[in-house]
Amino acid sequence: MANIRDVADNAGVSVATVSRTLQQPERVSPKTRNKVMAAVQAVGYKPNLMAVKFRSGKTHNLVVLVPTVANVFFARVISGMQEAAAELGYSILLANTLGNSDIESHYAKMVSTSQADGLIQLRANNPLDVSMINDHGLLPMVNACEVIDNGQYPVVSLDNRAAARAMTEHLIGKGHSRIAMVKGPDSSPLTQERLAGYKDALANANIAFDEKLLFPGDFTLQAGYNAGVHIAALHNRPTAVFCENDETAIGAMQAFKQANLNIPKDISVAGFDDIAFSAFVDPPLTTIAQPAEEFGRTAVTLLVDLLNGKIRKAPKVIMPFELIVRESTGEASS
Amino acid sequence: MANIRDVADNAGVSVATVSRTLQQPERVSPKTRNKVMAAVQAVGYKPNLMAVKFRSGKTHNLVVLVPTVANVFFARVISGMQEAAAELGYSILLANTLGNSDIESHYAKMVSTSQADGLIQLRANNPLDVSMINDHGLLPMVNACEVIDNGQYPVVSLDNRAAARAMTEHLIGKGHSRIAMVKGPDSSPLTQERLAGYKDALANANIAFDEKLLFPGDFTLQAGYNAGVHIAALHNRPTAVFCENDETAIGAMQAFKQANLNIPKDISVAGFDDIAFSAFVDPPLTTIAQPAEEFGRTAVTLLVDLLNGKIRKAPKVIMPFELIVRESTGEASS
DNA sequence: TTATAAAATGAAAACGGTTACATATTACTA
DNA sequence: TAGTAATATGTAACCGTTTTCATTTTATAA
Repeated sequence: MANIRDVADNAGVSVATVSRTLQQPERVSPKTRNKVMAAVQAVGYKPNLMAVKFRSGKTHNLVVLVPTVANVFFARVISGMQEAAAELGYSILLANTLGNSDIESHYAKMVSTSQADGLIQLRANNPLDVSMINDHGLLPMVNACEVIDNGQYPVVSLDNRAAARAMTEHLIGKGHSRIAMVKGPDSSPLTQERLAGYKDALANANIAFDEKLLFPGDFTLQAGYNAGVHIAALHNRPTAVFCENDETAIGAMQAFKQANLNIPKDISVAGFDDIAFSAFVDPPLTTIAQPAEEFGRTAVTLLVDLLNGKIRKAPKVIMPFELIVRESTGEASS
Repeated sequence: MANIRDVADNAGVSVATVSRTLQQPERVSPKTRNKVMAAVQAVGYKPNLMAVKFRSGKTHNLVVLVPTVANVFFARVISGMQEAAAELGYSILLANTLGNSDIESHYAKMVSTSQADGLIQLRANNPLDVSMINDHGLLPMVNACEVIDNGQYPVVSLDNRAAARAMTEHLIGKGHSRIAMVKGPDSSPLTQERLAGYKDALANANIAFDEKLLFPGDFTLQAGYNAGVHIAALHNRPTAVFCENDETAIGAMQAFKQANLNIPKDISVAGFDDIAFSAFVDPPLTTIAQPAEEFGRTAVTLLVDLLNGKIRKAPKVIMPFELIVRESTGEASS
């Protein structure tokens, strides 16, 4: 593989000139520039980017920690990230952590071992131990979506509380008062916020909160199905179910159908995320849409600003949401 | 950030000894080993892996090109890859290409620019131009899933033809003779193979192939829905539809329901891939299961073998499939 | 035309490791 | 105990760039 010295020899200039031609063309005379470019072609030169990144100390790599890329919402966020990163000259190193802390720390360490400049995590828990802390006492990191907001790191998130409140109010507006909620994992701050929004709406409408209408979940189809089976069998069955994400809602719908409940006549079902499948289930799912791609774009932009020292205090960006009313929610039956 | 020289000073040894302690501990006396390890702790040393990889010429990174990580099947493949890579001491750099050839070549170039050792592509088209060809005239690459099999590169794939044939025979066995097929993009070899398998089964059962029963698609929910709308309105409606993937099948099911067709009484629907949603749609979808994680594991293993020169001729690994019969397919009505 | 400033280029020192080779130490054998 | 082999360590070159600093060339002004 040809290296920069081969180019220099071929062009009859010094390696420094070659480097400059490639990095800051304006600092080199047009004549030599042409010579060098021709030499690059002639010898088939590809800079060894490992050497470049090593020498310059800037990798222009960003590690993104995702619990699971299979989650359609995350996939959209990642698309947005990749777009923004490309524009800014960065590469995204995507880590599908599967919640495995070994994988997490393996990829997170890429920052402390100079393989990447910064880190974005699309999850709540901080996977980084103290030994990875950088010079400033903080890692160049941005939290997106699920957030532990200790004010240390920039975050980009949704107002989950307001969104959950909006959905709950939509259901209350349809005459529902016994509204079940299928939660996400209790450890997720996201779940806490959505639960709070749900309670806000109930309180505002003078509906007593009933602990028994809360069902555990973990954002999977199966968890939704399990909750649905429980709910369908309930003595005093709720007339609506608000699931903390669409997968859960779709799982629950399946259980209701198997119990011969009509949606939304017998029971209304609402989700959260507006994944592609939601418009194609029967009936189409009422849900909350998040600007997923914009999430990603914003997270990358924030991180790059952070790396360039353009950010003083850790900012918090709140993205807007949208209530998408489809046919899975209707007037309360009883 | 402390470097290897700081460690050497702190331990009172040479940098070579530090390097050896870290790379080949057995080549260093236990006494110095302890000294060095203590010094590493003391100064908080993290090797600059960019320097290591640059110097050693081995990055231990593998680039994986995926059309879209949002595809649930791909997501499973990726999980398998990550597992195998971790075991073998490699990192996966995941590139969500979205079919964008700029993104593709951006990440593919990581190999020719010494940022990664090898490449796995989960798609058909070869995104690499000649300028990226390496010393041996070939790139260290493995093709997985969708494959242009020109014998140059190792491939790991499914016997799509046999699988499609098996599914079609399942439908024929239920008494269907007018079986529609919703295809993937014609450019995909995968589509060609599945179509061939479908034809094989028809021919074997002496059913005439009818071009009019072929519908275009692109593996999306929307495409399936569109095809479904067409099929439902057909004068001489087929009694079964075989979709080339599950998303398409689920989209088609939605269209059939809106046309008040009962599945499977009025029309049977079959998919391909066995994504998680397939078990949770109404009715649960008959489909072909692929060992997705195993795909990924195998692809990584092959690539690492290739990198280590353990492979002479490009091998072709065919993974087994499984026909999953659920409730979306039944006896032919008419 | 000459003095001076500006622009272009080159020489060589980093960057942080690995590793071939030389040297010093230890262990073994006779 | 001397001689030799094996083991442990150090010295310094090297990987392919970037970048500082010195030097040369070109442009500008007087």
